[in-house]
Amino acid sequence: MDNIPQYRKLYEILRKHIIKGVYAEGDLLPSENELCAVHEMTRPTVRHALETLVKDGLITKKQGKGSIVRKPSQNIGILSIAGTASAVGVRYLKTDILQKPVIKTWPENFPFELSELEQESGCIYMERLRYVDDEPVFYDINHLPNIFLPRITQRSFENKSLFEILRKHYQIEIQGGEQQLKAVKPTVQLRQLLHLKPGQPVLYIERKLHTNKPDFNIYSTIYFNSDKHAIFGNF
Amino acid sequence: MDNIPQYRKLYEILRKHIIKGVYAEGDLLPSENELCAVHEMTRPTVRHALETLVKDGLITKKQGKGSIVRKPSQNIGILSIAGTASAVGVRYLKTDILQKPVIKTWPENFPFELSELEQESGCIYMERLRYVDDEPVFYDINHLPNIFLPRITQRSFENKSLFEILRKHYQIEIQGGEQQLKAVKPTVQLRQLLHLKPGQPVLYIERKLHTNKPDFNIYSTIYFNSDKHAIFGNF
DNA sequence: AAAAACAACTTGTAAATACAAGTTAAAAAA
DNA sequence: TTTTTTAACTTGTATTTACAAGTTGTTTTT
Repeated sequence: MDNIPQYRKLYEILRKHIIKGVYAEGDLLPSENELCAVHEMTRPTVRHALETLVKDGLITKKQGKGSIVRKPSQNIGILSIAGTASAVGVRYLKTDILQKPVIKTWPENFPFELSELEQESGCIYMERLRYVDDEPVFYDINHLPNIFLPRITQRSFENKSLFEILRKHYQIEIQGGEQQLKAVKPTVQLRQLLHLKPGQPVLYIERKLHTNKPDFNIYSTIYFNSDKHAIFGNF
Repeated sequence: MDNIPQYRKLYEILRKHIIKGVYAEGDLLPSENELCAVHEMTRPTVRHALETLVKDGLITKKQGKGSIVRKPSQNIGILSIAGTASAVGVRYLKTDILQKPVIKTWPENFPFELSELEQESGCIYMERLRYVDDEPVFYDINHLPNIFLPRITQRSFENKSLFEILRKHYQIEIQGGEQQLKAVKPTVQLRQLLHLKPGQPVLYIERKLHTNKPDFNIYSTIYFNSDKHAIFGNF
């Protein structure tokens, strides 16, 4: 029944509490020993949970002091964006599906190397345009291998997170990835899509996301309007 | 004498081996139990070392199989903690010091919040221009607090990694950080500095690096010519 | 009153141990 | 020969225990 490891459960609990605001920014989490007592687990297990929170940038730890809550900015998928004008979190996030998921063959000159299984399975293609405060900021093109995904082309993606659907309906979880970033001059189409001002460049991101399923990687090309927002990251 | 924790030593050994080419890409590292035997430490310690390698993107692990070597990319890896010199390979990387380290007061409207100690200590300022294959790609402006750094203004930084000097001479190690990325239109000065083609935008990065010393953070503003190279990162 | 020492916290590192779960190849059965 | 089972690996999770080291507030000493 309980397939989820204990450290993961504690991680989810603390994560939820931090995001929901149980702790304010700068607050100390309960000490490791307290967490041990409350959740009935040993310190290494508790520490494992805290380490994953550190990796997510949700807390920092300080020897002799404790675990300090860090409230990151709201993120889109794995990337985080932060407003440059106001340091506050992103308010409205809307998603338009420009191309509903369709089954295709992999494009020629695909920038990433594919495994044999991925190559044979063909790919699912979709395009999205994402808004912050009713302004388009994100245009992304996604390729996923056509395995483990029954009926995905019939699903509604409107205003839903792709990652959320993959996790909830297909038990696919992102575990990491690699990405390349560049600054590029937008095409005319892009300029219209993202409502770009004349001369405004865009951030170009190419990413490969690794999942818990072998031979199932998500490939995304992202164009980001960094006029009013920035890509934010912890490491 | 032994101030360095064991897991860290093993990490350094394996990291060096991977980078120097003892293992080819895709090779398996010795199993955790083998590493235990060879280096005379227990599995939790070995696993701690391997976890840090995973975090650096140098290996991936697979249950039942082993630790797979992942060779960092040839691109410039400033998204990872590793300094730029080590990621690109010192051969193709040259550094010009445009502004030798000088003691200044912190600028007005500094984009990051400073601790009291940092504020009081004043800052050390330097500018560098970094070349790959004799082409300028990187212009960076650095602010460090003026603590823990005796005689730094007398040091030669020519063709040396800032991080290496901080580590070797001052025992300061980068432990993480946060950054913001944008695509921006370059100023005339920048266009000349980075030999930019007309219309070529630049990648703008603002970063705060946390170190092992409390109240000692490195603040950098980076302009990156992404025409021929890209910023690369694992997560 | 100010400084030093101490005690009671906190997280960091490390050992020894156990079992679960995924992978692989050899051995056994069909 | 082909398929199935098994055994021997691998990493993943978890407990228990111990001491080191940084932080903070209290107590003692000066």
